Amino acid sequence: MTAGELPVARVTGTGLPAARVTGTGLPVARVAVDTGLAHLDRPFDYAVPDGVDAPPGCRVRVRFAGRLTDGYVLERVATSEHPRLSPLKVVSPEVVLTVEVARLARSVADRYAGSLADVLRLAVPPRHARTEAAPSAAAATPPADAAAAPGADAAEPGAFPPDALDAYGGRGYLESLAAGRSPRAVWAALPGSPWSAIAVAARACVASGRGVLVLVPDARDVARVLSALPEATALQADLGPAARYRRFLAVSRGAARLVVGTRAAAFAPVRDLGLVVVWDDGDDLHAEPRAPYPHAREVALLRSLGEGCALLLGGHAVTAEGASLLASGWAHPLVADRGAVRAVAPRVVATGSDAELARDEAARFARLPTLVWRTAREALRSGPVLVQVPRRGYVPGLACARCRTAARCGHCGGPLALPAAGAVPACGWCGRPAAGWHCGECRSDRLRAGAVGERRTAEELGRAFPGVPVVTSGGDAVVDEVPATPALVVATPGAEPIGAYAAVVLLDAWTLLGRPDLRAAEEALRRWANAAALARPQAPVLVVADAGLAAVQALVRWDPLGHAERELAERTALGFPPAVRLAAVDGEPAALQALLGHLTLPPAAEVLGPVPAPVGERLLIRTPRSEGAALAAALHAAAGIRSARKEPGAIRIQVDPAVLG
DNA sequence: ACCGTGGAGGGT
DNA sequence: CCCTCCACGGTC
Repeated sequence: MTAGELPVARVTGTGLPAARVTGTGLPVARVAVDTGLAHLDRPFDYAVPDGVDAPPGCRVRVRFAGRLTDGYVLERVATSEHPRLSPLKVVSPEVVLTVEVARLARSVADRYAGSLADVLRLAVPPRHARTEAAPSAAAATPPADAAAAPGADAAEPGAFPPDALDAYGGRGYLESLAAGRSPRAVWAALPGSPWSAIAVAARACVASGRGVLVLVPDARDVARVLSALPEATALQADLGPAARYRRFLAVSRGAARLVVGTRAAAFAPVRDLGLVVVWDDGDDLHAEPRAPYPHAREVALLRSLGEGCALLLGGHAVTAEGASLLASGWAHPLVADRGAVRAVAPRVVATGSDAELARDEAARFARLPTLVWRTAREALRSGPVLVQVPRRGYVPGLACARCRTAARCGHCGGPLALPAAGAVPACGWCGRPAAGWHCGECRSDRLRAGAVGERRTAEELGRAFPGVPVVTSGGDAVVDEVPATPALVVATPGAEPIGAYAAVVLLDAWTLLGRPDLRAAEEALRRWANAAALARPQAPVLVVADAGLAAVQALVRWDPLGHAERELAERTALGFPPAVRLAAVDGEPAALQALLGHLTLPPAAEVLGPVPAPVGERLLIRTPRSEGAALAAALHAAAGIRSARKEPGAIRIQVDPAVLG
């Protein structure tokens, strides 16, 4: 069996005795051993001692190359090719790795040029023995009963709540889910809360007797889904070991079949999974930072393919990846018509081409164009005003007062910043005070604010609107919700409190658009759209940016799908994902050269670089998508040769990396 | 990390 | 001709 293979899934729920279905009585266990070595990424056979309960999916300890190593039983078989098998020890007969998740993990590893063991570390939480032994969560909570779930009556065709997905032509989607089919859609959500529509889709699927998985970027969104869908079980990373394992067991034991969570929950062993919802797939929190760096959207896609479940990929913005799924016809669009958009979208106005700002005295000294000022004053009569500021802190970036070059720390080269009002300028990285600073370009010793953060903005606004309460939300002080009363709410992207805003102001747009990343425009629009979505219908939204920019126009017209299609066309022309498959390989030059030497690339592959990387250098390898699997297999095989030969130096392989530098 | 294998080299 | 040591590759 090669690395790419896994035992064929056995049909469960057949009514056959467990031993027939799982092979529990067979003497040989095929084990996924956590060796950490790329060339050993395949199952190994072990003997199951007589009378030992070692069902597929349980944790085991096995002797591997002389040491005790962790692993999972993948399947039980009658015989082994291998002449002498060592016996395995069962850690616990609890099944924590279902056949479906084992196959999913294998396909994620194959997609991302990684090892099964690496993916399993992401997929299965650490064991907590007391929790496992405790009276079963499964016994305490009866299995989710579709008929008892609130909103289950929505499964009757034509009986969905009127506001569900009708604005998007989504009635057919819901009926299809409720009827047990598996439709796939990309949903361009209108402004306003998306959670009730997600809840309706989830319940439609539950009504068909299947499980549901809802994936959101962070714990705040988990809480918001839970308030719309209180019968769901939450799985987020910040739970702590015992709670995390308890809920995981509730899912794996089939007690919880409606799951909401953050990216690691993409692997949750939901029984008979019918639907995966991914909300705001452009948020980089969906990208796993540990090897092999899978993205929750891609895991969801692989699940949809492997388990035949439905997919709902939604957001106020649409990614180029979403547009690509539509372009290929693999998913259907759930998009509102222009009439519905006009009814609920805010009135977005771009203010602040460079020429406009140059003429505007108010903008020059206070960073606020006159129109922003007037709009905020007007809106504050009827409710809160949201001000989005891309940078955290007080003054996170100082610059030379004469030539505007960014000021750098003399010690470590980090950016000089003002940590608070009246504070001494100091390095934002090493914290050393910037005593005796002078500009490296022009020798001036005077500093000015380069980038302004949310706290300084709050201070400026507080002075500009005396008597109006100012709320700041960002960094580690995030406010969840604000009342509908007048207030200035200054927030960094992603930290905006929920609220019914009378106006939304998007400041310093240049900061987002100027980032040296191919996804900068898509990401800027996503952040603006998420803030603008909190505005009341037809409330003013001001974006301080040049109206000629495509991302700004897309916001003004509230046309996220159009922008995503344009992004996709651009990436296709430039040869970047999702139009192609792209691998980034980072490492020291010698290690990269060695890897290249072992690499047998598919025919149409193209090697770019090396270019400088955070660590050493970076090679980019590009193939058509049709050769994506071959590219990943080639990279994994080359990494295997390196690990087998114990070649020195570390390399990092990222397939379709989240950041396209 | 450990262990088995096999080739080289030097001793019987 | 045999024994030992070390390097290398596989690891069930």
